[in-house]
Amino acid sequence: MTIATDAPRRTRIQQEKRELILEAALEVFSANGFRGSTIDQIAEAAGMSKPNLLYYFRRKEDIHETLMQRLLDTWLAPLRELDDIGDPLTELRSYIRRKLEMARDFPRESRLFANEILQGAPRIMPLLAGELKTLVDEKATVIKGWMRAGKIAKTDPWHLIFSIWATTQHYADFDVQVRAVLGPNRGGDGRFEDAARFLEQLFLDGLKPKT
Amino acid sequence: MTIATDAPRRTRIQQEKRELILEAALEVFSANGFRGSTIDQIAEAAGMSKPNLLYYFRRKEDIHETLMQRLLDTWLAPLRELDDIGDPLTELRSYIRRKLEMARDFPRESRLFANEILQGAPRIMPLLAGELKTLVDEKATVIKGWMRAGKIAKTDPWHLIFSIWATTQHYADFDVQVRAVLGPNRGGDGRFEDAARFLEQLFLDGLKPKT
DNA sequence: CAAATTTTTGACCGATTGGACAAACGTTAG
DNA sequence: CTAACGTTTGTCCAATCGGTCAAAAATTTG
Repeated sequence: MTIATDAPRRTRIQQEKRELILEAALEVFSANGFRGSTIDQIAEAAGMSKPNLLYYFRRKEDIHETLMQRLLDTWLAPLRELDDIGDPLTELRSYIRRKLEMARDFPRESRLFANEILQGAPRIMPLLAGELKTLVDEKATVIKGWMRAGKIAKTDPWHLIFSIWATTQHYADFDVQVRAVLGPNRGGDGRFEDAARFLEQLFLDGLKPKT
Repeated sequence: MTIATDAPRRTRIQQEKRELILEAALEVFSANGFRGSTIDQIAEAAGMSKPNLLYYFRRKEDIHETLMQRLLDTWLAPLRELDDIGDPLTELRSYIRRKLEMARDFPRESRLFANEILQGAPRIMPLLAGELKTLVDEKATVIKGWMRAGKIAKTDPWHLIFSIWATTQHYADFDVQVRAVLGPNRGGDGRFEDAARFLEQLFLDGLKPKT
């Protein structure tokens, strides 16, 4: 009897195999997009036959859906941690740093997400307009409080969050371009530290010269 | 006899039909990616039959290639215009504004490019490491001069350019997310003006409060 | 051991896809 | 008119794809 339900998982073997498949699917989906990936590719990456994979996930879309659901939690964790306690500028600085670390450590997840949004977010639109919007609105209120208190410059909190997302995820999503432009010397492992230094300065002080 | 060569185009009809196909292909490719798009979709969007389309472009990849070649020129035009004459801060401000206008007016081109980079830039890697790197290096030198002259704050010119790309293209590539988060009220046509205001402030002054 | 259950796979199917081809259609020049 | 040339399309094909199925293999249970 087939299983592959969502809520209750059975044996330990099934847990492990499903995990193996999701890991392989993340690799394949993030590199080729949903439509550009085949079940055969994922099965091969997971070291099993296609029918065997389909024993654990009945449809290709189920794999993608499971992946996206898990992803969103991980992905928004840094923003959730943005808290009202502590110094606002420090708070924002650590948020930027944590987001950049995620781009460095989880580039596949970032690309999977980028792929989905680029295609118009057909599968997660409700989550964007629901859960995501709620969270961002909430944090925007926090940031607005900081502005009113004179702790940071007055500006648009939503676009501030967008700009943090954009600048940090850029180093995962456009990684090949970044490395190609920086060249073999500066495009090595140090590029994330350089980016961290630059972004900190940008977000704190901008470009105007210190008189 | 078929035509569809690259260099010499023949009749005026062929010019027009090829243009029609490229326009349709831009629409389809930017929405679905290369592998996610079918020749039939493009043919239908161009109002012709599939064999007729294949009379003008022999292979699906030829359409994509032609599109990418044209794209890069348009895409890099704003950076090319970044010039040493005039006030540095003004120069950078207009560059940011022009890039944001391109995200607003040519979102399909932006997404086509993003799609290509996300997939590892299999078709334009040489251009990135060649033409693009050369141009960026050249402009980085210009910016470095401004920094040495004390006209703008000292920072990393390459990552500065990356951050401008990232923040502006975000409004084209992640448009659905931006609109979903901003909601029906603030996600309307005004979002680009809001973004322009925010980005100008960010890049010039950063987030530190004016004492 | 043997029966029941879970896991794995080879073979297969219908749908979609990129592309080929020849025949039909339209247009122009003599 | 007609021959030549450019354009369009219906039909077809081989490859690939997502997914099914029944039977084999492995594992668990008694």
